[in-house]
Amino acid sequence: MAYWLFKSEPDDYSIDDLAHEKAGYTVWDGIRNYQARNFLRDNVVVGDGVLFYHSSCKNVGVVGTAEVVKAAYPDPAQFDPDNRYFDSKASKEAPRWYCVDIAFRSAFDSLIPLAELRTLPALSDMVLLKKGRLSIQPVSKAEWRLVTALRAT
DNA sequence: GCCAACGTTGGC
DNA sequence: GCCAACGTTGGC
Repeated sequence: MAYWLFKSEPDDYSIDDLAHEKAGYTVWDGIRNYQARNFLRDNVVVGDGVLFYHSSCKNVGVVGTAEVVKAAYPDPAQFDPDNRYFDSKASKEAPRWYCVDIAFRSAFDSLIPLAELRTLPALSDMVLLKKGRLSIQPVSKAEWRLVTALRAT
C-alpha cells in the first residue's frame, strides 16, 4: 500500500472526467517516460492511493484522489498505429510501456494550488516540488495525509 | 508564448 | 560511454 501523484492535463482528461466514467474507472495509458513507467510497472499496486494533479493549465494543483484498481499491464496504445501513443519499437512479446487502471475516489471542494503546496514546510521534500516534470511520482504517507487534509471533499 | 529544466537520441 | 543537439514538460 503506497501513495502516488498522477498528473493530467485537464483539457485532455480531468478529475471530472474520471468522476463521470460510466465504467467506474479509467485506463491510465500514454505514459512515455521511463522513470514514470518503472514506477507503474514495478511499484504501483491495487489499493494504492493517487493524488490527482492538474498540470499545464490555468490553475495547476491537486484536485482530488483516486485509487488503483488494476496493477500494471502492457499499455494497448503502444501497439495501435492509429493511436497518438503508438510505439513502433514495442511488440507484444516485448512491451515497452505499461498502464494501470484507476477509479475516482474524491474531488476536493477547491483546488489546492501548486503555489500553496510550496508554502508548506512539511512538503519541502515532496517530489512534485523538487522534480517538477515527473508524471507518476511517489508520495509519502505523511505527505498524503497532509495534502488530503487541506480541503474538504 | 516564453523559457528553464530535464529527458532522449545518436554520432563518434 | 560521452556529450551535443534536440525534443518535451510544465510553470508562469
